[in-house]
Amino acid sequence: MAPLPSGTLGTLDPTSDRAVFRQIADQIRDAIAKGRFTEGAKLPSEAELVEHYGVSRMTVRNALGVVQGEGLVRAEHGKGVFVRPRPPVRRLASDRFARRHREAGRSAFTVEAEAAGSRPEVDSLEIREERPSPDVSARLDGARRVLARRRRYLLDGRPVEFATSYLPLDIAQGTPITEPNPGPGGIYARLEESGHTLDHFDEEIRARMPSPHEIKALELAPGVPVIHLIRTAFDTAARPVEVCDTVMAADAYVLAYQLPAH
Amino acid sequence: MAPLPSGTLGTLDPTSDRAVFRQIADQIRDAIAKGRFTEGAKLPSEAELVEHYGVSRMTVRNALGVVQGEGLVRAEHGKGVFVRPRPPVRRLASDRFARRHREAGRSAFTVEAEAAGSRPEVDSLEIREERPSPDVSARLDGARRVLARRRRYLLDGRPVEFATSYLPLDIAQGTPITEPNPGPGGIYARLEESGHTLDHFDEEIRARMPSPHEIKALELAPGVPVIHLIRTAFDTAARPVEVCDTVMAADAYVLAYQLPAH
DNA sequence: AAGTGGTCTAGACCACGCT
DNA sequence: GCGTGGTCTAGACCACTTT
Repeated sequence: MAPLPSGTLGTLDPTSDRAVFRQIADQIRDAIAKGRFTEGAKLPSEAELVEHYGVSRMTVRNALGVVQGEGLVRAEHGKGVFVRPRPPVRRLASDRFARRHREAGRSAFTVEAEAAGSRPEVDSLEIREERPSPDVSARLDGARRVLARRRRYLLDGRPVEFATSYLPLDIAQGTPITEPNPGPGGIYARLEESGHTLDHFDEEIRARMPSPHEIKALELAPGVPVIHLIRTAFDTAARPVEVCDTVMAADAYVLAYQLPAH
Repeated sequence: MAPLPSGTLGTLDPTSDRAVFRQIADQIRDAIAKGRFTEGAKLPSEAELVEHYGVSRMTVRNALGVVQGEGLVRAEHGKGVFVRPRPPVRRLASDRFARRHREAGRSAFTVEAEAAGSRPEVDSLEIREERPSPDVSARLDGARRVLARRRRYLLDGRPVEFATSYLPLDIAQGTPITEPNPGPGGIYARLEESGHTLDHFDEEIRARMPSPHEIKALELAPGVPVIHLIRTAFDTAARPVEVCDTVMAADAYVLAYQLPAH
């Protein structure tokens, strides 16, 4: 086996208190940060690292597990370990729900993604009546029956977000909101047509590691957190008319907000 | 060694395609979700799990590594593996920079934390002049010299956030902003006194896994992401007068915003 | 001293991807 | 077929915590 190109990775310090697998992880992290391995580049194989450092394979795998958990590299079975490319980022602007952005027949997601040069897709996963969870019910002034609209958003074939909208049944019933395609301007346009002129939205943002289900649905790599956003829409009568629960792949999003200073 | 209390953990399915360590991780996750292990409770020791499942210790450790990486449990050397308690959460409201909240002599962080029944502390880490990074410079209209104020915030002794404010040197120089304690109402009050009445703030939010340095500074447990917030303050002349770069322990924060619907 | 997790070794067999 | 990573075993020694 050929030795590694000199200089890409260093040697171990046997006098250090730091565990060997952490030293190796440090060196891999450092080499990526310094650009000695570029985006998409293949790291030395486990066997090469075993030879280079003179340690057992489990120690090398332990080190790779660390940098993989940090989201720096991705292992591909049978191929190798590769430096993770940074995916394209979707920016959510603070005026994204402004009325002027409701274009005829096309969702905000579609318009914005195409403007950014991406190929958007939306899966309508499910539309049905439900009893809301206590949290959703509380946000909807104690509603006991809601319409739930579940959907998933993809950019260039990659799932980036899934969302569930909950609407009080008395508001949604008998409107196009119960249809998979609610028509031009989306459900917010339909809410305003049925007399619920929108006043403002409250958004709550959390970040955490994904559940196994979320990892699967968003095809998340190890080391990628999710952003959990809960939005409540209020009409001009201060009634909450929709709760939207959204889980986003954190590496695909930047959220932008504007706050008044008054 | 006594057998485990029956029913807390199940048995392996040898016909399953799912790897043994993943099956074990699934059962531990499930047991926590179902409340069979409550917050702070000690999981069975590695040796007990080895006996219960009839697998090697490395397989058990692999499984524990999975749930540890998800932030569900924390290992304490010499003591055991424990279900992680949920830390108290700090809620950042959308009106947190309103002028009326600038209390005499006390920072917004201090006021709010005490109201929530926590014990707040602020470390002033460093105040100095710097050449800004290209990103900070761009946000400050190309400023070439800035004052950097670095500080760290703790709640009940736990570090939850560290932040660096950058201000154009021509604005900060000769004001109390260069002092560790800038006085009542903080640097925003001082900016307004020196003629830069604040108009609005832009905030950008990202979430990602922490760097080793961030893990250390925030004493983060495995499986806890960080929220990275970059705020730019604008005065009424539309000049950017401050950039604040903040890294928060994601398990300690909920961010709240209000968006207009107009 | 006994029990716990932390690290490491030296193997083994398997599944996947490429040539 | 061969090289890759994925899983698993059966040990070993160490450091930390409690008794």
